[in-house]
Amino acid sequence: MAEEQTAGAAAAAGPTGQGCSGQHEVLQAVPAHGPHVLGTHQLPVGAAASQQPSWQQYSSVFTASKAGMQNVDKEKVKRVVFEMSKDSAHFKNEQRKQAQVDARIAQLKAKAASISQAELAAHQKAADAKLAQLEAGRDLSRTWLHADMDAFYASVEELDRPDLKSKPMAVGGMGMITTANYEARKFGVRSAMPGFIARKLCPQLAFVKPDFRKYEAASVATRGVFKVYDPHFEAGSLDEAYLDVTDYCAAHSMTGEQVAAELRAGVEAATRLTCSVGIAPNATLAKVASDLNKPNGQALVVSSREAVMAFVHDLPIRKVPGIGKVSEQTLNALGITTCGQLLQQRGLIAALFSSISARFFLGAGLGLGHTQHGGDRGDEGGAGGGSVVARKGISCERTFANMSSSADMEKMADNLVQHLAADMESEGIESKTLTLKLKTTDFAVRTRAVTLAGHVHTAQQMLPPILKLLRAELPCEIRLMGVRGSALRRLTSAGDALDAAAAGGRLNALQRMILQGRKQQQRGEAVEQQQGEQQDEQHCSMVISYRQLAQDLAIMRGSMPSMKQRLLRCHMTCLMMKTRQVLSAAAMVRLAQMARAH
Amino acid sequence: MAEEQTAGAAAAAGPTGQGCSGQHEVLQAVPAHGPHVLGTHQLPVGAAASQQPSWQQYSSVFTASKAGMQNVDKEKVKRVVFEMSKDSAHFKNEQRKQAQVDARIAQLKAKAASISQAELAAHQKAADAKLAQLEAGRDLSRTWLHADMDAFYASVEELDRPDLKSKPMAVGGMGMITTANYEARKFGVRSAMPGFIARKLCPQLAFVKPDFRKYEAASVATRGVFKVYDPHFEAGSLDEAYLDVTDYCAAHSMTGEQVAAELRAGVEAATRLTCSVGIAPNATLAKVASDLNKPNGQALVVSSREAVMAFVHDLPIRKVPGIGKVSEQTLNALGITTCGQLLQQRGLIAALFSSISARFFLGAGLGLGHTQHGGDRGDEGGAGGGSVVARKGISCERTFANMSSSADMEKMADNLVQHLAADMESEGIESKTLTLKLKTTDFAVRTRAVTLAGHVHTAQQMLPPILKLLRAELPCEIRLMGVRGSALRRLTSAGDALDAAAAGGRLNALQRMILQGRKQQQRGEAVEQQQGEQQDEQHCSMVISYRQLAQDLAIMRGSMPSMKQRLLRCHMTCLMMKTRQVLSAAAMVRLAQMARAH
DNA sequence: CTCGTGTCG
DNA sequence: ATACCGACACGAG
DNA sequence: TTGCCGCGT
DNA sequence: AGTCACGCGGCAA
Ligand SMILES: Nc1ncnc2c1ncn2[C@H]1C[C@H](O)[C@@H](COP(=O)(O)OP(=O)(O)OP(=O)(O)O)O1
Ligand SMILES: Nc1ncnc2c1ncn2[C@H]1C[C@H](O)[C@@H](COP(=O)(O)OP(=O)(O)OP(=O)(O)O)O1
Ligand SMILES: [Mg+2]
Ligand SMILES: [Mg+2]
Ligand SMILES: [Mg+2]
Ligand SMILES: [Mg+2]
Repeated sequence: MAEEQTAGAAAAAGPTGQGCSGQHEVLQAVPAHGPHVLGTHQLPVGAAASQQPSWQQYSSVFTASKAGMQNVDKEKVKRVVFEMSKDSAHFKNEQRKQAQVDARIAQLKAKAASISQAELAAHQKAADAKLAQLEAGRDLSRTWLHADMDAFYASVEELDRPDLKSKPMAVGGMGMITTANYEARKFGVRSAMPGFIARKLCPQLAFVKPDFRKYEAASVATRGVFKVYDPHFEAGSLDEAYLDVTDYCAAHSMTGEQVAAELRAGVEAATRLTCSVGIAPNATLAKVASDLNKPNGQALVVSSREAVMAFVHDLPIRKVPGIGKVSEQTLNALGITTCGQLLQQRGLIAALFSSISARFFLGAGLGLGHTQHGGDRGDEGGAGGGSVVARKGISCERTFANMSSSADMEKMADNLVQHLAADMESEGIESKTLTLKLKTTDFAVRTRAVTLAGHVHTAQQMLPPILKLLRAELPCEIRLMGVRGSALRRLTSAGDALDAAAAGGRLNALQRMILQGRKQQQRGEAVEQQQGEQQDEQHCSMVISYRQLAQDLAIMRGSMPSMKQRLLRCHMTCLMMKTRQVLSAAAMVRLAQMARAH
Repeated sequence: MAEEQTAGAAAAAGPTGQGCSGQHEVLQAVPAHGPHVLGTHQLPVGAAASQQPSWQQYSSVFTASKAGMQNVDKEKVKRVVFEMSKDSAHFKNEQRKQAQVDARIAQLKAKAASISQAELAAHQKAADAKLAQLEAGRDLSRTWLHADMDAFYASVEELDRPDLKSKPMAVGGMGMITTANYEARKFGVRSAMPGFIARKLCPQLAFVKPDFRKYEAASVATRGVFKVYDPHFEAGSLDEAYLDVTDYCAAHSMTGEQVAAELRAGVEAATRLTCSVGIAPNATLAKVASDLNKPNGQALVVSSREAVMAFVHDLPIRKVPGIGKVSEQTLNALGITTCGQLLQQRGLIAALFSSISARFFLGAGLGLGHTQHGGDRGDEGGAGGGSVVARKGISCERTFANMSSSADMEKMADNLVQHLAADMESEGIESKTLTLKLKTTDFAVRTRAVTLAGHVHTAQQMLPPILKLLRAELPCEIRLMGVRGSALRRLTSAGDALDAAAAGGRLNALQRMILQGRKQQQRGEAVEQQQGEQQDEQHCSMVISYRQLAQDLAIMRGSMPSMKQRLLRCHMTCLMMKTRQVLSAAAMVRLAQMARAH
């Protein structure tokens, strides 16, 4: 279908024939990543560094290039965000965090500057050895797809509000928006941006309140399609999934691109929603590729070593899943902006970072990623397809109007604990360590934990220790409280038949979903009633989206990060979470309806 | 003579009537301090920070404004220094050190950013209390002078080479110059600058090899004059002294300015050299003031609280003795460039620095300084006038051609130890801990110390432990080696009568000088002979200038400095050193000659 | 105490 | 090509 | 363990 | 006026 490109990646027009698909080619997408931060010159040392802050030096989360935002005036976005932010407590907190990052980076640079030539050469040698080892493990035999819905929540809303399709629209409220359609993105409006700032960027922006049941239903519908191409597909979140289509390709004598096109058509037929797909020899590259020709496009990374290396060479490191704002800054400070430079600077990387971190970065430089489904841990086949891994923790937290009264706070703790207890019962788990989380009005986060003598799961058991933790922090003024259970194990006390089954560990994924849905009906008020008017600002779909996904990669910390097991589990733990997508019974019914509708 | 200025400081033309005196007025001198580093904008965080280094971002030691360099094109100096430096091992080491400083500064800024309003207010309150306490101790009753010879070594050399007076000239060699005359300073040539860079800045620069005996003689001659105005004057180095002229003023019904003018005339008459003088209510301000109207000028800081505060308000912190390159950068990073801002930001300072450091900075902000001679420790009147404080350490070190042969290194250690032993015998001291110092060819400095069972002072005793330390470091390639004794005590074994007296602690300062001079004749070859051609690059006057001065102020370190006893001993320990100026018998004779000559 | 570092001239 | 020497203090380990 | 942080959606 | 909720991993203390 699409001819191969020199960079080893090719774009294909959407099967629906929409003009907006396939307009981006891989190498074009690359320079779209923040070249504006380059080419500036460094402040002469010794100069005053703390004049009045201005928007030029403000580092916004919102300026990294994302799909649909290549043509945005990033300077303007930065300026507007800065103007709206600069006097807020939130901004002050951002500055505090940035100062810490700066300190760590300076530390790292000091370490880098003190490396002798001989040491660097030695580390380079070690890096070369590691590279050879990684290279030996490269597997180009499989074909992966990563499918990701376009502006997912927003597109679902447009199904009910076709009038909004051509207008800038965001899903969320004035406090926070979850996503925005591509019209809105032209203005710089995007996920995780506060609504009031989005409105400043785009005064005509339409706001739609989120309705997670719809998204759940649509998500289930998509999976019905995914399942056709890979019965063991792994969902990364409500709106995305990884598929190993090697077998499907073989069985149907199709290329990955052809399968991708067919899959996209199938998804659109099933949901009237478009998605974008990346085709690559491993899951990580497929994920990167799926973003390149959004919306409603697809991109191929040709399955040869040369093509992969070419693809990765100029790829901005920020595109690599697991390299976020801080890691990007850190590597930039070392002169590294592309994955190719990760290889070039392999000596420096080996010298500065822990062995496992270096392994991850070098892997990114080589364009490696997971090529097999499932993890190294026990999995359990389920009705939705996929594997289940034991969860490590469960939590519930809420943001609310500033609160300082201890009575209010204890009541809030009670509500949260009750919510948590219900979730734990639904999950059939009990916890040995409880953590209280507080966010003070200046956005500083505190956590206080206690490990109990035994495992607990009822509100009655959990509230007293949580209150004890809370009282130790008083007095204080907070804007968020959370409770969390960890050190989990299966709940042994029985409830009904399903509960008993859960206790025995005999649940399959479908049974779990049903159980979840049932529990979900029974509660959902205690916590929310105290939130009052702010409810619309919190965009988790009650139970489901609280646990959308696990991360595939951990990262960075303290003096210097060590991303232990990061490469190892890359896009492996990420996929475990799909069976944690807790679907209500109602959602399943709606899924059936949608499937029938097409 | 000079009318008072609004800033509380006044300048007086030199008594010799030279046109170049008094041309600088206090408030003019202030902005001369590196405004070029201000007004630049900070690098956006997240931007690449390690492109190819360029001269713009190079931080030179040589760009801070010093006397006679107000009109220098600092950008050009920076560029030239950078071009001459950038490929050198020395430069690499400077970068390493700067990276460490950057790291510490970033750390500090992170700490600053995490201070809450309440905390800041609390610290401000504490700072106010400390300020009140400091203010209560302010003493404006005394009149201090600080006299500092103009381009001292260079001016002395011009006595013998009058043809050089109008030409740019430096004292030193291609490796390092000790000072330069004011003609040379117009080109940016200055103390501690490598000669080859100075020549680049000023190709016609004349180089004169240093002759420390001349400077010693001239120094002694100046002291003969100083003694008249304050028999207890305290010398800060060969070329400067502090005088409390309160009594002289009273006895002769003269103002400080009148005394200063008379002193300057006296010094010129005695030496045919000019000096500059600061007049102020304390020693520190006098020192700052003496620099303001160099050369051959004087400056007054009026003895009133208002005048002092006005003087200090816009004074660049770098002018404060004890605040060097690193402290300046550190404070600049907090937005502090002037002493006035030290007061403005008192809350921040109290929050970030140790109590004693904050005390020092606040003291600087108030324009405080020592108002009394002598220290809190035992002093012993001496013939030269002044007090003696027990020394803490004694050392000998040499730079030489890169060396990696262990045989050469052991021979060098032997020579150094012999030199040290001779010095220790001269001083009548023995040491319990020995330190070996190595500077590798990449300019990294290592010290290795050992504390012995008992005190030692002979070369035979000291060499084995030093060799042991040395061998533990092999193999390595070095450019400098040094040996040092500390944990000192009086030598109890007897030599001749003087030695016996020394052992008994009955030496006065004059006796010490004689003893030193005698010892000095006996050695001085072992170490030097191994230096060969590089001898002219080392600019300590053999024995004497090895110990020119003690520091008055300690400062800054690690996470954040605590200048313990800094304010307390400010310009107190600094003055102890005058009796450590070891004068040879020959030098004393020459002094008498010079004194007679005028 | 040991070591590295800042400061002064 | 070529980047000093000596003394002292501080603070982390 | 505890506490804090980075990361993804 | 006004800046989410969740799970997971790394690391230092
Ligand atoms: N920070 C967030 N908080 C809450 N929900 C989020 C957040 N980011 C994303 N979501 C939700 C809304 C999104 O529609 C959905 C899928 O995310 P994602 O695939 O990253 O973007 P998107 O599907 O909206 O746009 P696109 O994939 O076209 O760039 O997850
Ligand atoms: N870094 C150094 N290394 C060795 N000797 C030095 C160094 N700095 C200064 N000296 C010597 C040479 C100087 O003539 C003498 C006095 O120093 P100083 O008073 O600071 O400068 P200066 O007397 O040469 O010029 P001026 O005082 O006019 O600015 O000490
Ligand atoms: Mg999406
Ligand atoms: Mg997605
Ligand atoms: Mg001088
Ligand atoms: Mg001087």
